Amino acid sequence: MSTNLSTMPDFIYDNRLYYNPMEFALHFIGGTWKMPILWRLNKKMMRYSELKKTLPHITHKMLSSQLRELEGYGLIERKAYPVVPPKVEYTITDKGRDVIPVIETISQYGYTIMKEKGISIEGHKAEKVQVNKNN
Amino acid sequence: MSTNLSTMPDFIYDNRLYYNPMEFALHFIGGTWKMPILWRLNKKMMRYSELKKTLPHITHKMLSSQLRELEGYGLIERKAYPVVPPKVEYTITDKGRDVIPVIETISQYGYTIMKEKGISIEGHKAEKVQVNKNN
DNA sequence: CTGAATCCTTCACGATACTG
DNA sequence: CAGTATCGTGAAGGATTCAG
Repeated sequence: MSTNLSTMPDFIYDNRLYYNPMEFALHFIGGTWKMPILWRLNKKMMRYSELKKTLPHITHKMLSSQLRELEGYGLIERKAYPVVPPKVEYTITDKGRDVIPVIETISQYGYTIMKEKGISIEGHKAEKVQVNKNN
Repeated sequence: MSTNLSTMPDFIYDNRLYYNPMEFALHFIGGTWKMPILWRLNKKMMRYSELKKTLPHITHKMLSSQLRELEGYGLIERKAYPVVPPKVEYTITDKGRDVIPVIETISQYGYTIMKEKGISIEGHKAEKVQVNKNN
């Protein structure tokens, strides 16, 4: 990449000022929930309730709003079946798949510093691990 | 990596609950300023005022507090010279260099979606570019 | 030149209740 | 089952002032 971040001009998109591409990227995929959602949809199409189940801590409101935003950005697709009770399926799009490398890189770094700080995730037993700060 | 994000247990570090490695990583390098600062210090050691100059929009308070946090995480080092007026130099550490791949990946994705949305950065002339939403 | 402290605004996110 | 609306809270970040 030849563009130099140090001399990067600001730019305005949709009435909001950005200082650099990183900030711009994180506007679309940042926050607590967007990447975890994309990660799951990258594995398979999922229904609303299914997503809710695999994101134990997300609230109803957040899941709903985050899905709506991701759909607006063209990162996921929503297919609603006109049945009762309602059935809605979410899938990742090609544009959505572009963020998978970002997720993988950040996750990997996350694992790195977790190891540094002595946080271990033993297999898949979903225990809550308590770790103290000292590093 | 064999660990499955879908079944990842929560963990607590320094009295704060995290749901996954991504969230953990972004606790240390997230926010508006930490990655831009690390990116600059990766190129060369810089003084406080120098950093301030190349980060046109950061406020005095933010630069100060972000430097202190990064130092606390061991991502940068602070060398103060007992002269008057004060002279302080900041350098990136080996731990700090670990986040460079993250910065590069996110930046690259940022450039990708900027292009998608028709935002062009022509060379290094620091003009403010105005772009409307329609994509 | 470098840095700390105070006050204030904005916004992400959670809790809860209501709907077809 | 899927979704919206309202209200409240905390944290991030900006403006400003004081200081060695």
